[in-house]
Amino acid sequence: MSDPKGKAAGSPDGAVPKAVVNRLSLYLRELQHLVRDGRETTSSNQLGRVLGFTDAQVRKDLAYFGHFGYPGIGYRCDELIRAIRKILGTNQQWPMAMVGVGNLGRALLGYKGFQQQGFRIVAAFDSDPHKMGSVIEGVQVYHLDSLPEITATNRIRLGIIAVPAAAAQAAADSLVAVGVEGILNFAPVTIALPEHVNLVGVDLAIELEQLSFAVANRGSAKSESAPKHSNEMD
Amino acid sequence: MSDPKGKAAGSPDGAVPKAVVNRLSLYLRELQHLVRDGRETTSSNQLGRVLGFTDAQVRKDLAYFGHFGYPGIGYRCDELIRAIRKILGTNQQWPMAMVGVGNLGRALLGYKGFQQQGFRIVAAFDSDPHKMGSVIEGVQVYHLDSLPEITATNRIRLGIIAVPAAAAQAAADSLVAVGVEGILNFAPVTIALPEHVNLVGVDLAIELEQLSFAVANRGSAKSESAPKHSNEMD
DNA sequence: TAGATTGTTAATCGATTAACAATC
DNA sequence: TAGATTGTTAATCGATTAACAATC
Repeated sequence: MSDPKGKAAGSPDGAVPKAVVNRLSLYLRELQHLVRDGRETTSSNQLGRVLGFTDAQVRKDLAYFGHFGYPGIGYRCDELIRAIRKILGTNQQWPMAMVGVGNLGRALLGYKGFQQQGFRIVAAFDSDPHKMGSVIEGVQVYHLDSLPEITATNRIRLGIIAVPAAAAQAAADSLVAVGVEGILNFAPVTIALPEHVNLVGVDLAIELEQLSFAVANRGSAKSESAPKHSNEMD
Repeated sequence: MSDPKGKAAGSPDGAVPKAVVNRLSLYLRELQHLVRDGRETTSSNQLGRVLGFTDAQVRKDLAYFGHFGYPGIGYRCDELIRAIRKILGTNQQWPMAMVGVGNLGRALLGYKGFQQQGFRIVAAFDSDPHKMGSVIEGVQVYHLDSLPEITATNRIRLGIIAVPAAAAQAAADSLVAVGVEGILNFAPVTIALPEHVNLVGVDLAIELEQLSFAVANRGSAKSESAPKHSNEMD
């Protein structure tokens, strides 16, 4: 059921480029749409065409992790979804801590897309006394002092930073101190972390700058992947 | 003043890789922090060290666009900031339209980081009659029917999509129809656009998946750039 | 001058693509 | 069987890095 053809999933032989992992997420998202549309199988060609990649790239990406397809047939959507979720680690639930409950933080507390992929914000933290003790979008807001206790009892391994830039490094340090292993940072600032803690940064202004560059310099930017359409710039 | 050494900025000879433009934004952000800290000059070495790149990469990236440094000295922060802003197109104001005023849309309407870099959301659109006509974070919410008029009178060239996945393609089509040239899409779905319209996609669940992969497969992911720290994964 | 640092070239490294035997 | 599509290898392409003359 979980290993349809007896191949191991999620145990890459060597190092996996970040770009590959990112495309894996795109394949997963696309597969979930295909299933919702009633499709049973797909192919590297179809997947690539929709996302703007070559079929060879799709197959190569998947080959990092195992053999998931059937020659002559393609890929069974439900099987490939299960395999990719296992690889990405989203076949399990990830309880998370949110630091910073401003505009953006509140929006993220209510964002449905997280839960659908296995992520759940179980506690929020803020230094504003007015917010402490309140419940926002069903999530309790605590003082940062409670971080050690809450992370321990909830086995929290991932954190989100949505504080102002000036407070981001301190927030990261607090998360690291309680053993958090991965941080999604929305503050527009470079954060320094120990080697063993993973960081993904999302700077919304920077995303817009990529767009203004492309629009202001029409055609002088090298299209890195997608022909007509794309998502998540790679 | 704007061209300190008589070199052209923002006119790359050939095609510029997307990754280069992304790093340009990181350099800009770092330079702005340096200036705030009172630094007058910096070097490719310092810039690279903080961001986790080699000094050669920093110099090569900048060399796509001109000569901005002084041998033996380095880069004057204020000059380089001006040059990069010109390259990215953020030396001008970008009025924008926001489609979708849910949780995320509202948060983005109030996000200060946009304005600081020259982006301003001047109008929002939603299909919910309860929201139409209201003013959120100082931004008027209109019916989509008003899109052509509002984009024309405000010379809007960039749009943000923050609607549910199922409505995203239609929202994109509407923006394209009124001549928008660049779209920042937050809906977790692949969007198809004509060649000439630029797209940047931000899928928050996918960002978290990159993190869960790294945490669940500790050490088997190839660190693409930064050694100890980094941001905006490239 | 000596020291520092740029811009750029050539070498290296890594990622993408084309092609094809194996398979269903 | 013929047709389709995989997994994988080798070839191509592109991006990063090291090295260094030129410059301040």
